[in-house]
Amino acid sequence: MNIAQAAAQSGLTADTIRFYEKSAMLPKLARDKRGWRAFDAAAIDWLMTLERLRATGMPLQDVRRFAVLANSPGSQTKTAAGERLELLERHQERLKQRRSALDACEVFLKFKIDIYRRQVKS
Amino acid sequence: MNIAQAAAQSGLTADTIRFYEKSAMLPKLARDKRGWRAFDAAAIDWLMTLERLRATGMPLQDVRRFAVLANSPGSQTKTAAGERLELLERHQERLKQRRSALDACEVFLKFKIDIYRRQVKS
DNA sequence: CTCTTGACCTGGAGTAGCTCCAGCTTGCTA
DNA sequence: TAGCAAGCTGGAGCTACTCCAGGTCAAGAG
Repeated sequence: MNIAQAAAQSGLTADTIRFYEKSAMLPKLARDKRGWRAFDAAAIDWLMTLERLRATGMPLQDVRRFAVLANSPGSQTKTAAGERLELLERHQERLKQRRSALDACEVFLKFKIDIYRRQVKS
Repeated sequence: MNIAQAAAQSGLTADTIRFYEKSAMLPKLARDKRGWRAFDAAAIDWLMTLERLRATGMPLQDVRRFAVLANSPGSQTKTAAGERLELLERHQERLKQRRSALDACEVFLKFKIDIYRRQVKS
């Protein structure tokens, strides 16, 4: 699978994927005879994980740490699992805050949109 | 009210408020005898609006346009109200997408956290 | 009445996280 | 065997802040 397909599958752009590779957030990617990146199912899965974490605001630094923990020897030890757990729990907290920001904004928007609709119609 | 209090009230930082002023996103602020920015209730209210829009991902460009429409003569005309309505409706759509990104990530996190918890405990 | 303090000021450099682009390579098709 | 499409790299550019140095000034301490 080439980078365009990987992008389509993961929801990231090709540029972002290249940037993530440079930033040590992807496991070593295979290359085909042309020198193009070759993505297998596991790579796509990982990209989708990154997309979910980033789309919901996990800082790159944390994502990178998570990546290093997941793609290194010793990733199966309890300490590694413990640290990954911590990163994800911290992110869960972030989601909670984001959700309440969305809620607050939604109330605000409904209120304002109602006002403007009336102004436009009258 | 000084900038520190305005920051505390709005949830923005003093630096961000100064940056927003430079970027033409605030109505003209009064200054006290020392040359410090003086925030009245309306200014605080406006900052809170900006915070809500930005925290939920409205691009600065849109926020700026919204600000210009709100703080110019002619802000009460139907065309101005129509354009503001459009900006807010577009943002409402953005919220919807953000919410589903949060939902998807939450499912993912619950799943992964469960796995890691078991690994750490065993 | 001077001195110190602390909160603010400005202009500008630095950072995060992409995004775009120029110029190059390569397998495939005609 | 020439042309095209899709990818490659290194590097510049962009958005939205964030941090900092060096300066001003009202007010309280002494």
